[in-house]
Amino acid sequence: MSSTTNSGPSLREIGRDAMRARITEIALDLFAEHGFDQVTVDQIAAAAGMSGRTFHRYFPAKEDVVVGEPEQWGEFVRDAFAARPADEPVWDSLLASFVAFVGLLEQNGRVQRGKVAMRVLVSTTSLRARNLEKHQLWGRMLVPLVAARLADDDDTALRAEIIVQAALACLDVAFTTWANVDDDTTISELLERSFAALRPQV
Amino acid sequence: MSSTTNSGPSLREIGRDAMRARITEIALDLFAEHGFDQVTVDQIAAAAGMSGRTFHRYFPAKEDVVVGEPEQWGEFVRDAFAARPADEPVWDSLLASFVAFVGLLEQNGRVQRGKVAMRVLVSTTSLRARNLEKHQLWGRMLVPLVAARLADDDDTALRAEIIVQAALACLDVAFTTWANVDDDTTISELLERSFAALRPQV
DNA sequence: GCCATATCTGTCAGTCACTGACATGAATGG
DNA sequence: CCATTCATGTCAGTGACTGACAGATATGGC
Repeated sequence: MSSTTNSGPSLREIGRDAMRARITEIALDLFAEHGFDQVTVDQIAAAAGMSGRTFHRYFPAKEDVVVGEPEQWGEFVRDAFAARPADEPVWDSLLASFVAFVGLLEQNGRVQRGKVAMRVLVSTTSLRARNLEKHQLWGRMLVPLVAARLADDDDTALRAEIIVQAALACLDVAFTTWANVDDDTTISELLERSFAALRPQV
Repeated sequence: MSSTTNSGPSLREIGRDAMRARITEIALDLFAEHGFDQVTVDQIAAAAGMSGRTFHRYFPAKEDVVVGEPEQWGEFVRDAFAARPADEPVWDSLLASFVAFVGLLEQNGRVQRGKVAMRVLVSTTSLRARNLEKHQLWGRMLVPLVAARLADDDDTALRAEIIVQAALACLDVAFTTWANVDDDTTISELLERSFAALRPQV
């Protein structure tokens, strides 16, 4: 294992990620054309030249092809929030964290395909549901940090929960609106306008 | 069909509702004891003295036993909102509508069992997801009414969406908190405190 | 080059949620 | 008493997933 360099992701990790990306690309095309529910896992697998069983070795659930890996990005958002100055209003910190997250997506060139993915996502009930689970996960990761920033009155826990959920709702609305619009409006711009609708209080 | 009185729900509707209630009761006990995922539809059906096929004639999906019928209650909330005075701040109108909804639940005596249901709900991923779909449905029903109440600037649509989503997040947090607490705190009280956390702006 | 090991993959069988089609039996209405 | 309607059971089938097994492939040490 000391052949090239022992840094970061192993050789196999890279191959695995490449395979996941390939499957995602193929599956997304099928979903966009026929609809998520009309495409079976076996069809995706066949189009990718593998068995259905192997598909499930890369994606535990069919939905995960569209939703991605919430854990990984959730950690990024959490870290981005933690890196914000402690005296900044939490609402601004949350906005900044989400904007950084969106920037990461754009940097990865996922935006083009992301819009296709988002359109599939918002038009399919089971996908919306799975995506909202992701929000819950992010919520659990963010609430403790937000609570630590709030004034310590008797309702800190509840207020932190509400603020995070409201922020996640803004994120969701921003992405959904962006997916449904044809012009070049930026996600970041929609995010800022969404946060502005609730800003004066936090 | 003109036998008794031709009013409201037909004879068969009543029987159907009773059957649904019976299944719900039995299923909830099983879920509370073994966990939602560990109980199969056939087990519920057997405990209720019917075949699995018949269970699905009363509940299209296993999750619906816990989540209930969002459509029906969504209409109630929408109507409650519509009945509010037009010059009341939307945030207060939304709170009042949700409080009325909670009152309806309490009146139906669903609260005792509702707490059991809620605890099952918040502890099961697939149920949380299905419940969040309900929120989306309610959102689609409320957004037009809220938008009509807002000042007509260029961001009305987005703002209405955000406000409704934020209100639904408050509802969710209130219910979740209520389910996880052992004392006698009222849902209405938690609802008011949740709304208060975001009030100053809407 | 050769062998031991780990990894990837396909196949097969099985579970579970859900659905359509058909048959039966009970209740309803004239 | 008969015809219709409705609830239900049975059966077969689909589709997402999972575990177990076996063959292929690759990797690392020698």
